[in-house]
Amino acid sequence: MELDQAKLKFIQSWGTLGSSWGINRTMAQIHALLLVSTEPLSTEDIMAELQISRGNTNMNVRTLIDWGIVSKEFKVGERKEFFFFFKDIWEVARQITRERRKREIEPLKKALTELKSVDGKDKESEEFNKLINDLDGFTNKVDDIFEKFIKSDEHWFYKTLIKLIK
Amino acid sequence: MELDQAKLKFIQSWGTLGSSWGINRTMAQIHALLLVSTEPLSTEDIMAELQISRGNTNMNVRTLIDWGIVSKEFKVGERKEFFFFFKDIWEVARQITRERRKREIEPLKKALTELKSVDGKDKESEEFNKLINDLDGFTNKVDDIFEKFIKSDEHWFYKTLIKLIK
DNA sequence: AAAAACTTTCATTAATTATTGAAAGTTTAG
DNA sequence: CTAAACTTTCAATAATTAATGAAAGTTTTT
Repeated sequence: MELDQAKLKFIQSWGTLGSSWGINRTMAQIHALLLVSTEPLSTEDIMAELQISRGNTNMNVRTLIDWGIVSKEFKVGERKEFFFFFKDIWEVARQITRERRKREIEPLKKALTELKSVDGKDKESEEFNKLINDLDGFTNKVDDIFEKFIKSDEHWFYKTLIKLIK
Repeated sequence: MELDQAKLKFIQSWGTLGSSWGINRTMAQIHALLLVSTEPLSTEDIMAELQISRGNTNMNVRTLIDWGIVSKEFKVGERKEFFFFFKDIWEVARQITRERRKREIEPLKKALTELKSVDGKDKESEEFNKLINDLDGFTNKVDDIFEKFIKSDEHWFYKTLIKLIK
């Protein structure tokens, strides 16, 4: 396959996948574009490559920066900002995990905490309490894994994985 | 907090969370309703409780059944189907993982495989190949974990978690 | 201080996704 | 066989979410 063709296809696929990951298509495409670009890109570059508006580009790039997986850079003699993506895939995975944890796990923990200890000694209340407790325990375990991963360095995680998988 | 109030709040929260998990709100609410209900519910019950249409109820219940986390049951003397949720939270987590893997990981693996080995010996092609390779390796590792988890019994996973966390 | 070179915002519009409900399809009972 | 009791489908509509682009806001240069 040709390089340019492959790049396009990658951007395309990543965008589609983004949707099923609950990330909007454009954001995922910008992300992919930066991933496959050797050089940092300007807003204009991104607009041109992906055929999207300035506002859209700006918003999504900002979000990627907020997520901590894209950075800006200034070139000497130019006023524009240029954007690039960290190429260390493990670092990126950690950042994404951090974001997903924030969006997915934290609100759940919060909700469960509020729902703990329904008073009432009848059977039904107890069943409900058990359910909430189970969920809470489970959630905390998953959360612990995520936290470990976020705080890990690649080395640690890699070793643990090996242990896990074999 | 009162039991009924707590149940409502739980359904509410679960629904909201569903969205950020890429699961539609109604589906998550039905799911939550079945979770907190002691008795199996009929389509009519669900419609009444959540104030949603028959078609909507039917579609989402079917999806939950397809996901393997809700089952139907028949009551003697009644023609209606009744639905209930497995209360074993680990089993449910496994099922959900299985679904998310199908939706999130498999298409990614497929896309990466197609993109492997761009020919061309120049620097840029090589960089691209490295990127795809890194992503592929990472994806496979994550996928392995998921698979292990799906195939695991609670006991195995619990032990591994303990190992991981401490 | 004003113009130039950018970046950001936001009301409007477009695209996508979810919901409804009536009609069609199925299954069971008499 | 056919009426009754349900379940499923699907075209129409509503609700939600994303994208546009012109206008407003910033920062830098002269």
